[in-house]
Amino acid sequence: MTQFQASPPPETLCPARPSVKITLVNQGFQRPISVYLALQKRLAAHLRTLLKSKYDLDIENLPIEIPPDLRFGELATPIALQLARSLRKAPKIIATEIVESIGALEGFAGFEVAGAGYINARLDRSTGVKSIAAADLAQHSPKSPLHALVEHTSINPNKAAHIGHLRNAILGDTFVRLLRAAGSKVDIQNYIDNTGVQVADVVVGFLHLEGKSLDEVRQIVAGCEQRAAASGRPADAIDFYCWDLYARTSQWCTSGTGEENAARKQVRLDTLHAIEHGGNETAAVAELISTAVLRRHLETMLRLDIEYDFLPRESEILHLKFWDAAFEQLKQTGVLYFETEGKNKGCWVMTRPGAATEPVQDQDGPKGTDEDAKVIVRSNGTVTYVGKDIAYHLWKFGLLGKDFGYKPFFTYPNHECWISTMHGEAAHPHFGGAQAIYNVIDSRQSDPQANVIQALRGMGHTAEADRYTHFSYEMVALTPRCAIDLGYNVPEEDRSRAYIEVSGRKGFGVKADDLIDKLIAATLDEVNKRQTGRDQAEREKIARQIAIGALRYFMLKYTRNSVIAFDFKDALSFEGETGPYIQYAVVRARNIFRKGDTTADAVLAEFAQLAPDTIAELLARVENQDIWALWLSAARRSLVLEQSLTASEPAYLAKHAFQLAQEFNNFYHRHHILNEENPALKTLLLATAAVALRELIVVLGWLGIESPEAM
RNA sequence: GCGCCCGUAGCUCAGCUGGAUAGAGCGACUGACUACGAAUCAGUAGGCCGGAGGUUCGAAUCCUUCCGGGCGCACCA
Repeated sequence: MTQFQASPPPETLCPARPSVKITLVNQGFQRPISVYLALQKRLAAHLRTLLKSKYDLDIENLPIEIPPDLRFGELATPIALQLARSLRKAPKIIATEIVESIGALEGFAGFEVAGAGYINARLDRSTGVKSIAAADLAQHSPKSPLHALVEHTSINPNKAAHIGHLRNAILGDTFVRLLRAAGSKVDIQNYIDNTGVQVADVVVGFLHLEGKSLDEVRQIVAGCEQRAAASGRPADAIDFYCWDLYARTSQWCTSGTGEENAARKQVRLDTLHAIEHGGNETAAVAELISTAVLRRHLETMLRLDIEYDFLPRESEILHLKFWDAAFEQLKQTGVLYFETEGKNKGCWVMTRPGAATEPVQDQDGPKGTDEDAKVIVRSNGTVTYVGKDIAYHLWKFGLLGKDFGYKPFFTYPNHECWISTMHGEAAHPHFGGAQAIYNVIDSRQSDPQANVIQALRGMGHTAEADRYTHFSYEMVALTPRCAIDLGYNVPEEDRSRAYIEVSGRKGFGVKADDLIDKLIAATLDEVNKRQTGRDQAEREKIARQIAIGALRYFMLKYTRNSVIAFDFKDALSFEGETGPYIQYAVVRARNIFRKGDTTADAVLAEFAQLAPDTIAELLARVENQDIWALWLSAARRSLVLEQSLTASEPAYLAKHAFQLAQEFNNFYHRHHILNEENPALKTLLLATAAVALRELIVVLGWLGIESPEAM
């Protein structure tokens, strides 16, 4: 543009941000107080009345965005561009007309036309900064319109948890924290399929491959418990033992000569049926193993600060005959019908979601049969997985008319986790009957999930179907390099692929506890180098906080639809876009107050006494634009929370935390806060650090990441 | 064959109801520790946003189509 641009314009000092849109959609979440949201709403309302009186226009969704750069102001609208056609005027002329008659608006310093016809709004910086400093954004009213139920983790209780399960649990646990931050009451469930083929496989392993009796299995479990307790090594525990046994059994079941293979498959099937039926030695082994492994899963997740309220089990869904109650309802509402023709003859079936939009009212005959229908009850009278899932989800919404028995299972520091049982304790909390449910299940299960939703809708439960969210995410895979490093035999044709799917069946994957141990060891190394003045217990605590922060952030920074190609190099990194980077920003901010012998609260109290004119003058200076930008970022917390919730995307908040940390680190380098000689400026700098610190701690907390005192 | 997801810098990913000059991290190359700790910061290089059409004042974003990759589509659980 200009050829004589000797020095960069002052505007380039402010960090450029992508243009961000503000949505007004509220999907049943409580809207938190936010400086940004309040100003946006005020501006939108003001412009709407202006457009009505000036042009007689009713604009429902008036677009207001956060411009990509501070030199365009703090809020902007492209409304003039949109109106150009209907008003048959150039956008710039419309924008000018609007700005000329816009008048004064509380909180705003002025408006101007820019670019092709944008209307940019500038905030009154001193009042903006004061309200951000004062806003205790965590203080929403605690009552919530929606009682939510989040189901996550749901690992088959037959082997150790792996990194894929970690993504599930961390996503689910973080989403719970976000819902609670927005004021919702949330129950956390972890569904336990203790009667499926996976458990059956391990039971086959114990009984047939290893030839153990129930008593011997009991001894193995007890031995594992003792060894693991003594050594503190997860590798000694029962879930690791089962990991290998499961892989061996899977191999056994799918190998052998034709005759042998058939016999082995039959053994597996018989075992499965014995477990489902219950009341026999095989079922007792299954119960023993699945319960011991489940306990290990809860311990593993507790290392990541992940807890549960209730563990509904498949065995109770079977034995309490949830399906019978659901079957009646499904027949009465016509969702299920008995097929008399075609390949599904003799089955109870339902139409699939994608299929014919209207039930085809064909003439009876071969053409009227829906060959693509989903079988719910087999011709032999047994129910399929989807059928049981429909029953379970009717219970979740309180529509089944039956309930579990409940007994305590696992004690957390602050509460009890309950498990389903046939005949439970008389006094117990009530689960189920939620208004909104979120199922954290990987995207491979979207078809069965859609079937359940379809069934609910067909039964007339449309409100429930609308509040049923399949919180889907892509899998965690291994890079070929990582797989080779772990010692797996990777076929030549797979080595050029971007990633290879993990498989519990093949025993191919990275175990959760192993990864956590590696992370803690690596962080402890770093802490030992830096924290020479602290005792061992303190160092270990810090190392654990950093390791968990690294792991949780690693799993949260990817959006749900992206496949994570796992590599130890990335997961063990503590630099750049990582949890420790954000935690380090917190530690630096804390150190300022420690060295300055003051506190964030004291600083903010002092800041409140500063004259508005003084603040306005300081924030207008060219060299202080980054400070104002940091305040604006800090003010975006509840805005981002809302976007995160409506999109069911925790990654938005993870990115926000990182950006905030990045801006703070930049600010930290540019301004020598404690040495600042101008007292007013020093107060402003300290207040900036205080607000950044407050925001970082809160957002990290929402992500389930602790803020260490030192690192 | 049908359905869903993905394709943006050397690599890994953001870019959220279409909007101003497409952004990070890693890796590479230059610099900055006598300041509140360098797990940090500043800078340089690196992009026909898979291809082609279309809608629009305006497209990485919406539509169509093709190409490439992944995952699902059982009376299994």
